[in-house]
Amino acid sequence: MMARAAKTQRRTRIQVAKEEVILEAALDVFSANGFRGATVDQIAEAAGMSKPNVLYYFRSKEAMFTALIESVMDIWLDPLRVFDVDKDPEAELRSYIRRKLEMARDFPRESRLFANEVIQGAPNTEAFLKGDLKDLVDEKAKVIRAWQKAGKLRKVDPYHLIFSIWATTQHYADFDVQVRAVLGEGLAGEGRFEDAARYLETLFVNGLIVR
Amino acid sequence: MMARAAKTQRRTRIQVAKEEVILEAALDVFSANGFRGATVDQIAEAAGMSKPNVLYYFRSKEAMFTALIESVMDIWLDPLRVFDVDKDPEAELRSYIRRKLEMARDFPRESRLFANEVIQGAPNTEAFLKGDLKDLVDEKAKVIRAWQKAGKLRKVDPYHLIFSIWATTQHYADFDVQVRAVLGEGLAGEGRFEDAARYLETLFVNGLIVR
DNA sequence: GGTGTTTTTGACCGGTTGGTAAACTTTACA
DNA sequence: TGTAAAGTTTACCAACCGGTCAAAAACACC
Repeated sequence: MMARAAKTQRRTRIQVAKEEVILEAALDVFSANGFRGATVDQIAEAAGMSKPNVLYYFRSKEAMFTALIESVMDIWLDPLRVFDVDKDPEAELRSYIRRKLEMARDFPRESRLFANEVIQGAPNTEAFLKGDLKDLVDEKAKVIRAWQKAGKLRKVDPYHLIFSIWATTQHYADFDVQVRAVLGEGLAGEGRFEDAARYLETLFVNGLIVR
Repeated sequence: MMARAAKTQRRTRIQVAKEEVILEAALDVFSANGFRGATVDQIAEAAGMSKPNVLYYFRSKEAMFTALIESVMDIWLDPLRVFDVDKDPEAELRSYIRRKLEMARDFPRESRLFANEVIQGAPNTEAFLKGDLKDLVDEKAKVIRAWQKAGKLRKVDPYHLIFSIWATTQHYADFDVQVRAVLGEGLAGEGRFEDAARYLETLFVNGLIVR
């Protein structure tokens, strides 16, 4: 008996597969309704199984949410990690913006899950924000300062610089409904990400790079 | 008997006062937990009265939410209305950024209420987004195009320009917890709004204004 | 102070929700 | 093929939630 998630090792193929199906369904439901708004029944239906079956693989609704948030936090940090002082700031800026926009396009549910969590006070994420995230941002702020010392970048606050890239790129995932509504049926096609990339690169390169 | 909200006119002083107290409490609770996450009991407790008493002034939980969203949408449009083609684009840009940042600082709950709503697909706000909001943005996009024709502004997509100002400024209300966590205890004091204003003005003016 | 109206509340209701118990079915493997 | 473990389901529960009701309390006006 008992193979659940509790047993840290040795997961059968069925476990691995079903857990993935459940998390996929849970991502759908949580990102669209928030933690409180999501029900285990909805997740079960989206996963194509019964509620007790879902709860056989995850102890509780919260366990699903925690598992999702943890995997999202990892993805979230990824693009920032590659920021490199040895490279050219203009190229780095452009590629960071592109990567973040691609993530907004390809993983909007993950972005919204995280946004929901942070807006509601980050009850499950505080440690991550003050820990890993802050550490990485502190580190990258030093990279930015090095570029500024070298005269390659305008002397602006590195933290707010990073915030502004997060904000502008994630906007296209989190506020997608608003973006579509304002652009209208015609312009809201997939081209909007290409337009956004072009605009944001212009804004940030002209706004920050010293030539 | 029966003086409720249904009776469109003639509201007593008590009604006006209590409705305000309730909406104030509801704003607290909704903005922190989303519609689904908020309970009427929580709102009642925050308002210092019993649940049936709250429901005496507002027919339903949804009625409170609708009332709030409507008043927020009005506030939301305000700063954009003043965008004026006759004025200097640099000054207009700076003052729009400042106003939006002041709103993020002074009305963060309103911003989060709206963000919650839009992230979750804007179930109660679609008409507003596709109607009043789109119309106003279309109009202001023309102003931006006029500045561009006059050679005062770099030729970038006006819609994405507006999105980027919304995103960067509202970020300080919606993602406040994250901003504070990353800036750390020392730097996260009220000065962060002043720093943000300085940074964003630099970014947008250098990024967009043709000199 | 009496009386009709407005406001407030405790008790309650039907529906939903997260989670459990226990029995049944399928799978892994000797 | 037998059997023990893993997986699945039906039935169920206690807590919670939005909302109602009727009666009590507070109030306005004479």
